[in-house]
Amino acid sequence: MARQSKKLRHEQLKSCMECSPFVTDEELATQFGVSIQTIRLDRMELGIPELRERTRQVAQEAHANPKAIASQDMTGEILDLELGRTGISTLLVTSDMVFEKTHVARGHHIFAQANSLALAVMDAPAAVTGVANIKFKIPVREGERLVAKAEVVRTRANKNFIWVKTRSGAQEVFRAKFIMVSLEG
Amino acid sequence: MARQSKKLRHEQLKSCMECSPFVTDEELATQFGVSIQTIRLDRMELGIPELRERTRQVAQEAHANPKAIASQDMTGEILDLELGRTGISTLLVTSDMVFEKTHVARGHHIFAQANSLALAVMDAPAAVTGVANIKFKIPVREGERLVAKAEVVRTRANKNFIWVKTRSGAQEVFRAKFIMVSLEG
DNA sequence: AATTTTTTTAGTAGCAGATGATAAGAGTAA
DNA sequence: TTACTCTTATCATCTGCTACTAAAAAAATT
Repeated sequence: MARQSKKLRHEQLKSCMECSPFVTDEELATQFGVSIQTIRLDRMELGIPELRERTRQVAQEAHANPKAIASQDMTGEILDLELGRTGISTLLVTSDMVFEKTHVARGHHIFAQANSLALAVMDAPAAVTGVANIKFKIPVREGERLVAKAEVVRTRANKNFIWVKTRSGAQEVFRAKFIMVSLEG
Repeated sequence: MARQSKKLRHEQLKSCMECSPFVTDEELATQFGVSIQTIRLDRMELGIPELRERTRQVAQEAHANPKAIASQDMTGEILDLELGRTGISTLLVTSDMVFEKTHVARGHHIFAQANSLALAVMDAPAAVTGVANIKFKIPVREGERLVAKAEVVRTRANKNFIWVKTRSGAQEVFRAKFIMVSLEG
């Protein structure tokens, strides 16, 4: 009985921490009908830090990247890069990138990954996107990991023609043709 | 001397709290070259809560609306909308939308405004972007207010052909042609 | 049933980062 | 000098813990 109820309590404790991390040991104790010491032991076993530390972590994180995705210069993570030639980046589609109703990814995130990869590939200190032809082939959903491949197909004066193809698994979900213009001095 | 330096300290204290709220009274004391008690008095006078309370507030807020701006289904603010025909939205280019180095707006924000307006204009419960042809005509900078106008130019089966033109003042900075596909049932 | 093991409870000492109150110096201005 | 503001010092107290020891209670094993 105790064993089962302990496991159960641990499960509940973990999920409880995720949704409402601002609870004292005392409150948890009364909530679960056990003593404070038991809660402390549980936290030890599960590696859950104390209330103040939990709060601090949430606050720190929120403070570190106040606008989440929006404020980074790069969307996605670059895996491979050959300046002026090719590049590969990945992006995990998280819950904040999808429409609430349909759980389909908002197009601009996929665009952002491709566009920022194209920018990274360009061998120029500063650049802007001039023209893009893009095609969303298949709707992308939460949890999918997107892999974008960029390839510079032509370079002319300060213009770069770049192709980006984005896959989710084996499926091609998106492709884009960019003309990027480098800004010099 | 004391009076001036007190006012000054109060000013600095307030601005200090805004940018880095995770500082103890002790750290503040050494930083300002005064005693802890003075810092406490200052906080009292200025109505600044203690470290733990400050941290809690930041965490609470972050927890209440987890992804703020990034998770909204709409980018920009709709001023006018005629379903299935036209729509207008505005977007103020803020510091978190621009590249750190150049202060030029990242393309996907402009795209996002246009794309979400195009979605809004469509007279369909759910839709995805199929194809887009887009052109960034002039780089946009921080502080500019963008006005996007969308127009449905053709409707065929479950496809909508939508033009979006974005201006900053009198200048056209961006235009896009979208083919949106409505998802039914 | 007796024994071993696991789980839970209790209690003490101590810490960080405060509050609140009270008293005492320091600086300046009339 | 006196009056005044500003600053510092000191002490008791609080919350929500950690770290540790000890023991009671429950469950599992023999």
